[in-house]
Amino acid sequence: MDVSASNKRRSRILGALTHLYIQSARPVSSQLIKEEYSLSISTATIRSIMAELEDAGYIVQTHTSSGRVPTDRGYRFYIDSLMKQKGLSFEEKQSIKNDCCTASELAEDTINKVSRVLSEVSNEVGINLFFKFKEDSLKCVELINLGSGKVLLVLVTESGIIRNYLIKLDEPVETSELHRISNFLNTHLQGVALSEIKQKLYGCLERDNLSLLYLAREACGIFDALEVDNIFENECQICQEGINYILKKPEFNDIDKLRAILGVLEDKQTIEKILKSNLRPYKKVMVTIGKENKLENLHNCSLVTSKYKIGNRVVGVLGLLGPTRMAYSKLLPLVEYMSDILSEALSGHSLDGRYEEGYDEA
Amino acid sequence: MDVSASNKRRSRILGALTHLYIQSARPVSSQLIKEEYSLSISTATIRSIMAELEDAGYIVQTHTSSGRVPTDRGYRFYIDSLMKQKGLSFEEKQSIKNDCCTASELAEDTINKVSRVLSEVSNEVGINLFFKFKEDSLKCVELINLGSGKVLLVLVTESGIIRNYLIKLDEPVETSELHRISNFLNTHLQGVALSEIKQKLYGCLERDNLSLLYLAREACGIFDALEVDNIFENECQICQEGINYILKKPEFNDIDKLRAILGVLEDKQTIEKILKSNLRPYKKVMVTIGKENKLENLHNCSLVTSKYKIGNRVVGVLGLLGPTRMAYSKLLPLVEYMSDILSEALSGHSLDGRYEEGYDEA
DNA sequence: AATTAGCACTCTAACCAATAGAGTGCTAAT
DNA sequence: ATTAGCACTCTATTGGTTAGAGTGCTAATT
Repeated sequence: MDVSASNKRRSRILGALTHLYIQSARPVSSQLIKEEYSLSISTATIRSIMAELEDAGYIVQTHTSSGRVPTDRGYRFYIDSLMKQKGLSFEEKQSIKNDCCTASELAEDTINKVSRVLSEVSNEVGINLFFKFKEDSLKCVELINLGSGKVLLVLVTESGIIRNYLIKLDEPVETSELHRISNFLNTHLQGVALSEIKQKLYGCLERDNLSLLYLAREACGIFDALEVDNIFENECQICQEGINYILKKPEFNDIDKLRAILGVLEDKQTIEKILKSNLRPYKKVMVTIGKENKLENLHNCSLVTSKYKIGNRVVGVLGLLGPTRMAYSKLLPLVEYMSDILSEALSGHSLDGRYEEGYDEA
Repeated sequence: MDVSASNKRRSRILGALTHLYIQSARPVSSQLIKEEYSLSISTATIRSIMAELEDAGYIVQTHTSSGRVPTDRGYRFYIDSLMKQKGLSFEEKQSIKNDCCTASELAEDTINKVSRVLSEVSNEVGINLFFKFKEDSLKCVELINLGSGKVLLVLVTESGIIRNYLIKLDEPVETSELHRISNFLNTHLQGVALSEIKQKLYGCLERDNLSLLYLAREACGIFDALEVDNIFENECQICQEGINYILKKPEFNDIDKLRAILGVLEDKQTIEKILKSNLRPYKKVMVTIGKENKLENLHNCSLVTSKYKIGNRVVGVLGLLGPTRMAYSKLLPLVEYMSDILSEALSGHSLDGRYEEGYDEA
């Protein structure tokens, strides 16, 4: 829609209509637009504009003589060109931040907490995909002897993600032996990217002096057993909160539509896929409307996502999933803010303290 | 219902009716009972027996001239006195066990996996409450120096539950210092019940020789900061799997009933409460039918639970939540079997190896 | 005394018709 | 270009009708 003089009024009508429909969930009539927006033009004029908008594919009628409802295309134009984002007030931000910061210090818990708060504040379903180890590097490793050949490998990354692995050996080991291996691993692997640990380790095996050779072998064996590359490439955490909000939306009174969306939400793999596809593009905040979603089950839904980071590495996406009739003007800024909160919090968790300043209020 | 000669036939009719209703989800007519069970009595006789059963409160009509449906009381009698449990075949058991054992070695993951398998096999919603630290005792403790005054406390229990806590100190500490504290803690606390750690620690503080006093102080500080008793009393893990199965049940075509149950499932606290109340009673497997549930939102639902153990300590309950019309005869043995699997698996995880024998197929 | 055949009765579910009301599109006048 | 006015369309609700499923009751049968 180009923005000529006469199109300005069309835009105004489309904006009003979209806004009213988002509020009321019912087809919008020319009458209602006139009343709510105190327009000085008549309903007949509004109707003829609506007819134009319909021809252009921005709105449709649910039946021949009904009011109009925005199409996906209508929402798209509304979001990209018409809508004014309604940012959060200082108080709201403060309150959200407080709610989020009651979480423990562990990254995993923070992720969960932020997802829940996002869902509660928005009254939509909150979803979140976090790549725990994406491009992270090793901070330190510790081997703890549990007896009977069982060893606990504790692994801490630079970003403060902690992971435990239980290793079963064929024979019991000496604690002192484990300490030596720990030391060896820490000396050689500190700061190494997780994806390169194995390579580096094999490097040591060739290069280093003989007295440590057996240690390196042990270590390689341990990391081999963990299939380290694979885990670090793929391990992610998925949250999904607020199904109850969906139940209250009038669009999901239709049980088939309800089944469609709940079917998606029940399947973590699908959620992972969807969010993953929003991880790559250069844009931080993304909106996918109705049929823009590849998944047919989401053709009645919209997705608003925003990426978050640790330091300057994108490590996840969070967002909201709901009916296409979504309060975009509020929710876009909200989702973005929540991703910022999470970036802050996670970077704050960073154990090297780089991003520590300014989080005293926690 | 006493089991006199004439009541035997009443029982048979009630059993048949219940079974048929569970299968078909539709009110059962005298005709259907006669056909399906090839009874030699006439439909008129069956009807008069049904009238008696209705007087006694075991079945009801949905309307004046409809077939009958079991009441909660009817189900109760069916389960307690009529139904024959249909145990799993050897192949089914084997297949389930295989599915469950693909989980990692960590207890938390096993809990999740078993819940998911239970839900998939039953086509009902699986729920699970696991008290991680119930009456557990300490296996070992390790303090890992992360620099900048940050210390990672890794805590391993006798049952193999592993927990990480991040501690922030005001000032950096020496690694050697942490090792001394670790050693001190391990020496004094190994095998001590988690709930008694604090007490024991304060004991040491008074009794021990002066040279270690400052260590004990440090340790107390650390455990104080963790509010150890509280965490260990209450920390539990809740799973909930299979909402999609509920969507397919005809009883939940009624959107209000659907909302009622989904509302419950969305709220982890409520699930915790419900399952917790099934943790105490002496019975292992429990069935709660319809209005027997305290929660009004579950008045159309039944809950089948079974407790599981680590060694001989009850540590959790798992079960199924679905419509009162549930395939009890299959699901009771299934739920019990899954709790046994979980007990086995968790006891297998037990790091002292007491229950290790016989799990080679994992 | 228990069982059963037969039949009247009741309720549901599906279908149709009628109506009020909301909202439109079109046309002719401004 | 705008608008008043009006005919038209579609929905949603109501009431009526009918077929069918299933019962309860009664009188006959074993």
